[in-house]
Order: sequence, then C-alpha cells, then structure tokens
Amino acid sequence: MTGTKDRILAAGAELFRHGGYAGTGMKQIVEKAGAPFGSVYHFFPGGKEQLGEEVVRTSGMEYARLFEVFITPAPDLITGLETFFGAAVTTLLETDYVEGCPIATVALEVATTNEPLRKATADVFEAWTKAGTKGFSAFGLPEEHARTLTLALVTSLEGAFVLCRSMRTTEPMAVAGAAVVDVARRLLTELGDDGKRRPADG
Amino acid sequence: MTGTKDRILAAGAELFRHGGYAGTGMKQIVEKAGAPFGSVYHFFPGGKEQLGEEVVRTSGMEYARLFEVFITPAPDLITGLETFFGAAVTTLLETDYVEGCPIATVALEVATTNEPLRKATADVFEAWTKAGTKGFSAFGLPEEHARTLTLALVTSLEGAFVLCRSMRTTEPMAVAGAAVVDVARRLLTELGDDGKRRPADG
DNA sequence: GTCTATAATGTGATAGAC
DNA sequence: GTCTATCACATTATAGAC
Repeated sequence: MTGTKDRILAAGAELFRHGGYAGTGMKQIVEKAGAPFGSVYHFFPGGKEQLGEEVVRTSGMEYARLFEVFITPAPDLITGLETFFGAAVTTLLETDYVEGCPIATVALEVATTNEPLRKATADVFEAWTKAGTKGFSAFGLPEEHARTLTLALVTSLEGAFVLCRSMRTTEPMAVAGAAVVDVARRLLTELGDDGKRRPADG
Repeated sequence: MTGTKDRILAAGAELFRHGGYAGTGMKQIVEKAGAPFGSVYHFFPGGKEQLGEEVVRTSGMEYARLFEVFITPAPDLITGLETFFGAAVTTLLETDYVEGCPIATVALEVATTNEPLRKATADVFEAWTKAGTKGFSAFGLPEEHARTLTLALVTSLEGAFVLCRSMRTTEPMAVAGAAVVDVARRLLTELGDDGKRRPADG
C-alpha cells in the first residue's frame, strides 16, 4: 500500500514535469493524488516550495538509475550510448512527446527566481554527473574524461528534449545521440582505447 | 520613440525568459513596460496567450541573427563554433547566469499544455535551423550535413543553458561547445574538406 | 486610444471539527 | 492524522469614463 505522501509526490512529479512549477496548482496535485486538500500541508508544512523541492529531489534521483540500466550492461561504450539515446527516442514516440526530463522545466523556471529550488535541481544534475562518471569509468575512461562525456550526454539529452517536444519530431534526439558518440570516439582515440568494458575496474 | 506595444513585448520577453510563462503576471509586464494595465488588452485582444505568442515569435526571431554575427564572418567552421560558444559563456558570466535561451523555458512549459504557443516555439526553432543550415552551407557543407550540424549546435546549446543556469558553472557550456566541434570535424572528415569559408557559395 | 475601477475566478495557505 | 470550509490575496479579463 502506497502512502498518501508518496502519492502526492508522484502526482506532483508528473504535473510539474508536464506543466511546470508555476503552472501547476496545489489543488490540481491533491486531486490527482486522490488525497484531501489539507493533507498536503500536513506532509509538507513548508507549502508548495517544500513540495517542489522534495519532488525534484526524489524524481530526479530515480533517473540516475538510467545510467545503470542502459550504460553499465553494454558490451562497449558506443553501444551503451546508442542504446541510451534509442530509449529516449522510444519514450518520446510512445508518450506522444509528453515525457521528457523530470526536472528541466522546473530548473529553467526557478533558476533565477527561487534559490532553494534552484539548489535542488543543481544537486540532481550533479548526482547524475557523478553516476555517469562512475559508469563510464568502468569502460576504461579516466575520471576527468568520464565526467566530460557525462556532461556531453546530459546537455545533449536535455537540449534534444526541448527541441523534440516543441517540434514534435525525434530528429534532434538522433542528432544529439550521434554527437555524444562523436565525443566518445574522440576521447577513446586520445587514449588509444577500444572502449570495451573492464571486468573489474572502477 | 518606441511604441507602447513594443515596450510591452520587450518587457514580456524579459519576464517570460526569466520566470517562465505561467510564472509571469500581466500586471508585472505592464508595470515593467511603464504602460497602463488596459493597454495590454488593447494591443493584445487575445489576452495572455496572444501576448505570449507574439513575444515568442519576435524575441525568438531576433536570435536567428546570432548565426550571422558569430558564424558567417568566421575564417573557418571550427573557429566560428568556438566563437559562438565562447560568446555563450561570456553571456552567462556577465549576467550572473540569468540570461539563457529566450524561449526554452516557455517551450518546455507549454509543449503539452498550449498548442498555439507550442507551435510558436516550434516555428522559432525551425527558423533557427534554417538560418544555421544556410550559414554552414557557406563553409562547403552539403545541406543535409549543414542541417545536422545546426541541430547539434542548438540542442547542445539549449541543454548547456539548462545545466549552467541550474549549477551556476560554465563547465557544461564548454563541454557542449567541444562536442559540437567534434561533430563538425566528423562531417568535414567525411567530405575530405578543410572547412574554409567559400567566397561565393550558398 | 488612454487609463482606472472592478468583476470573476483561481491561488496558496489556514483553522478547526472529527 | 483526516478532511472540509474558508480566508486573504493574486490572477486574467472586462466595462466604461475620459
């Protein structure tokens, strides 16, 4: 049985992701969660700001798993990247371009208007960067290069979501995936590496 | 003497860019524009939605000029890209991370909630793509490759703005610029080209 | 065309019964 | 802890004087 707070967080995550932070009302959230209105202030005494911060942190952290799901099991780096961006294309098509990044909309909205929320989005992006850096290191990349590749992946992915959801085409996501592959090849060439996964490296 | 309508559009562009579409009020806009409240419904009888659409189209189209400013005058393709992303870094630092893309925030907010506004953002992105494709063609790239490079540039730039403004560091923008350079080098290598500007090509 | 007052609705938040 | 009624305020939008 999922608790009321979890249902509110899940409803908030979906609504913020779709309509943004300012564009989503508290009543909208509790209605979707099937919870009475007062509950939200019982679980989130800090009001909308606290709810927004917890939504960003929880839903954001869940997405860090995607590195382990798509990159880590891959036989080599390039295959991992192609699988990752292929999944992004599939998500866009299957959801008719409604599902993108769980926090990018909020991140842009609050970057200069709400410092606690900005910090929450920044912490999530940094967590993703750490997770990706660890995952890419297992393919033999030194930490600095693994971090660079992760930032290239996240920036390309985020930007592609903006264009794809606006233009309603997957073309930008395909280009973004190819761009990250180019970065990976450059980094591997500099090392003279083959990009195969290391059995026990970290 | 700038007209009242132009001042309203300019104020709306800045406020939407900073706080988003839903997060910006009509009163906020007319106050910043120094115009009486009723004026906005005189010039924009369609209300906030019409104002938003005109702001997106006018401010978005202005930014298409950036290709001509930074890319077209460059001696070669790589130099043009480095200048372009260098200017983005400068903008972030000089504005303390408040200035980014004029329409990305709105694009993510309205992608699934307001079809006329989504279409406006899509038209702007397509106009940018056309402008970039034309600009890169002058360096000898065939149209299809020029379009790919433009999409790589815009997606990387947009995603980097998200991360940079959230994390308050220019690191993602530097990585994004290098990634686009990697794409350009791959496209040039495929052609066996030097990337020098063509005196009279288009 | 300019400007003000106000309508109608929605918002985040709170009080208090149960 | 759950739930409802309601507050005070902000919002978009309109009516109408000048």
